[in-house]
Amino acid sequence: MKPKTNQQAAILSVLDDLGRPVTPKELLETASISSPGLGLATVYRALKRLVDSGEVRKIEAAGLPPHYERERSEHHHFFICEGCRKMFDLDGCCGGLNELLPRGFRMNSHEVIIYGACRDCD
Amino acid sequence: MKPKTNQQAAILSVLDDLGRPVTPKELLETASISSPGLGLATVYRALKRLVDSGEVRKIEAAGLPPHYERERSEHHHFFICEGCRKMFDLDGCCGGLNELLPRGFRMNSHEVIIYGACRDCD
DNA sequence: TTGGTGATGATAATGCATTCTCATCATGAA
DNA sequence: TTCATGATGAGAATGCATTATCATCACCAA
Repeated sequence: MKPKTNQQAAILSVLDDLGRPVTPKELLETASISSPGLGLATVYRALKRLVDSGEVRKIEAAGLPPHYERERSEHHHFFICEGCRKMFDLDGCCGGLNELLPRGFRMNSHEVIIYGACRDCD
Repeated sequence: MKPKTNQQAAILSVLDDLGRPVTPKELLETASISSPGLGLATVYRALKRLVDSGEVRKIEAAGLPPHYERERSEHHHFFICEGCRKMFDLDGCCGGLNELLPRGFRMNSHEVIIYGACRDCD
């Protein structure tokens, strides 16, 4: 879905440029550089549009406010730096999840989050 | 830490009996059976005590309100039923997490959540 | 019994992410 | 240019989990 306004374009562009999940507030601050006066409500409205159309994904992790990132085709997981509280993408997946399921339980999807220190904070 | 009142004992007992992570509301409803008139504030106060003393753990997962369960010695993860929205413990862990880490990143801990249907909902 | 101390229950208050309201602004059709 | 439609920005309103407030209650020591 094409962005309809400069604001929407700025928001989408920041999501692409940062290349990691970001908070609406972070999105507002960064997109405000190229779109001065941008409002938080507009960020949320744009995110809603993008999530509804499948272009953006909302990620919720314990202890952090919700983050949003461009939807990716490749299955992946997340890393949360306990220093700077930033969230990063991790490529690939872990194995052996099916063995964890009790009898009679069916798996639809799964989420893996690794906590630690990123390169800059280590 | 020993429970100081009947209410605290009832709350702890429900955490033991249900044997899975529960919400404060669920805790209130169930503990109210053996402790009529129990208030939500008391549930939160008891949970705070128990979390601070390391006897209870708070679990936050995407799309669900926070859950609480007795702390266990064994490393384990969680299953969330998309039918009844209940949370279950999964014994064991998955492998290959270290391979997911980018260079320069250090892992402190991790969390795995499997979504699907439980025995009753499948 | 009588206090005193801490726990309880009801409810108000808080903090937060998110959505709503509404006046204003931008854009494209007539 | 004029109008209609939809998008925006500021801030109020909402929903929710959680915490604070405060009057009352339970229990133990003097």
